[in-house]
Amino acid sequence: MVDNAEKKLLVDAGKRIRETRSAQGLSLEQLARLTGISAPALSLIETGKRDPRLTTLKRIADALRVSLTTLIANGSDVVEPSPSSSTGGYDLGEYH
Amino acid sequence: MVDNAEKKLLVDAGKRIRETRSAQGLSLEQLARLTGISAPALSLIETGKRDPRLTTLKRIADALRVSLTTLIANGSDVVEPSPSSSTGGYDLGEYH
DNA sequence: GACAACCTTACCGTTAAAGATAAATTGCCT
DNA sequence: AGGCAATTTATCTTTAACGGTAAGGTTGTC
Repeated sequence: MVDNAEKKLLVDAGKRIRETRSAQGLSLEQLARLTGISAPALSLIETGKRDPRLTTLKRIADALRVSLTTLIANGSDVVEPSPSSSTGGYDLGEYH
Repeated sequence: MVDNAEKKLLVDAGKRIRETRSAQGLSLEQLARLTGISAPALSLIETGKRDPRLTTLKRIADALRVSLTTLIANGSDVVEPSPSSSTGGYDLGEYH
């Protein structure tokens, strides 16, 4: 399943999710309730052992109140800046 | 399958993929060869009828030589404020 | 009309994601 | 040490992604 580059993508995305979650003091159980995704499934995603679907990532991003791109952006990306919101860092609740 | 917001996410991502692909003059068959994803599967993804995995999106992004975030960054990354608390966080301090 | 190049849809088989549950594990306390 | 919360891992079931193939549906051009 999945080659090395893809593995790294999953591991990186998982790390970002975990960082975001723990920065908010949420447990897997709590995030599970917020997302409707089971805690074991979240654990697998955060440890890069599962290849989540797009809508699964979206539910996580929404629950953590970060953008989907925040969770999957790999440094090498120049995202065209959707104007007015740089998303350059942790967004602490500035929405327009 | 999938609620409305998620459906929109899939449709939007599909549109972006299709726009990018056709802007490069690629057919579904050609993109299928580049990505290793079958043309029928790509068709379903581009029309928002399938919920692709993260690594699937990555393969498409790579083949089209755009960033993953380009394909999924849209208006959907801003979640409504839901101003439930002054700290802006969930307060779930006391859970057992 | 017939043909061609796309794209879409439908079916089937394999594989994996995701829910549920339980068990094992780690870590963090007093 | 023990207990407790959090996380990981394992097993099972259901559902869906994905590839393959084949069949339909455009939209053209000759």
